[in-house]
Amino acid sequence: MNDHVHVDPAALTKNQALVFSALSDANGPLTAYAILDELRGDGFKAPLQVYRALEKLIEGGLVHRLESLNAFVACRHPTGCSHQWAAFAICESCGDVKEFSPDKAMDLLKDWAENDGFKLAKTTVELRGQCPACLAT
Amino acid sequence: MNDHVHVDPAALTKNQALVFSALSDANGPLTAYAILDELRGDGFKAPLQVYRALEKLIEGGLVHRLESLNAFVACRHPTGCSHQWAAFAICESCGDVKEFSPDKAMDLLKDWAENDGFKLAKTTVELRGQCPACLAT
DNA sequence: ATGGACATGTTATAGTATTACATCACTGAT
DNA sequence: ATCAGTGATGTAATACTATAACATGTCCAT
Ligand SMILES: [Zn+2]
Ligand SMILES: [Zn+2]
Ligand SMILES: [Zn+2]
Ligand SMILES: [Zn+2]
Repeated sequence: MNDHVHVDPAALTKNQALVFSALSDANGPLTAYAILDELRGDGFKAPLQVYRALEKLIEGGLVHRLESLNAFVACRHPTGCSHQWAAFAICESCGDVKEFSPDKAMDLLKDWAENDGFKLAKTTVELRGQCPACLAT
Repeated sequence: MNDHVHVDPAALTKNQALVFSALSDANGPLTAYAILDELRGDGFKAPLQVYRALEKLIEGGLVHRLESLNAFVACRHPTGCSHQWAAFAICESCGDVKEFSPDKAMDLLKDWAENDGFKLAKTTVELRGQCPACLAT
């Protein structure tokens, strides 16, 4: 079920480590070009350097892509979580993103797929709305 | 709960009707630029004509945006479905897209949001994998 | 040392979406 | 009839996101 293996961060290549570090330092999602700008001081010059690193980081379960933002975020989960079943709540006011694992809802989606004969590889679940902090203001 | 109101297709403007017709005639999702190419014979010349029409059609609940494809699809549901809670199964082999309404799973996501104090406006739920037809080959 | 696998560098290009500004059509009030 | 307000449209330019193509480098196993 969990066929994404968490990669030992120590095993990352130089570019992968730089991109992961940029995402980890950010307090929210970054676009690929924002990452590029962060890393120009480290010698990055072309978007492909970022996209190639992101591809590996996503494969390794260290980073998620947020489809509805065209942006990327470092996984905050402990090693071993099931990345292809993660979900995100995205605040449309402040941009804050919270990752969570709606296991029950995912099980129901898996059930739907099974009943339909659809071989499920991964899901994209992104909630849009307003976070508690923004609602409180 | 259902704050998206289905628009009377007869009330569409000329451009909106053309875009909706292009999407309805297609047997799957189309990108904005694919729609533009479809409609050049009808006088369309710029992407903005497509994007503006899509915006209204999505507001009216006649069209869905598929975030993980950067593409758009006509809603096949009967009038009155809850568009902000629709889900899609996308075949990565043939590109087929099936819309469905996983009400139970959505209820669980709504519950999660409520417990977290997150004011949920809409969800993006997109399943990726292989459809029954492609699995059969 | 040689070949293979993989990471990287660099340039160019493709694909997606929005900004800015001008114009037009309709409606309602004067 | 004129005018103002609203919303739709036309057009050009630009911004943003992602990949193709090809050259080079690095490391390890043979
Ligand atoms: Zn995660
Ligand atoms: Zn917020
Ligand atoms: Zn629908
Ligand atoms: Zn298929």
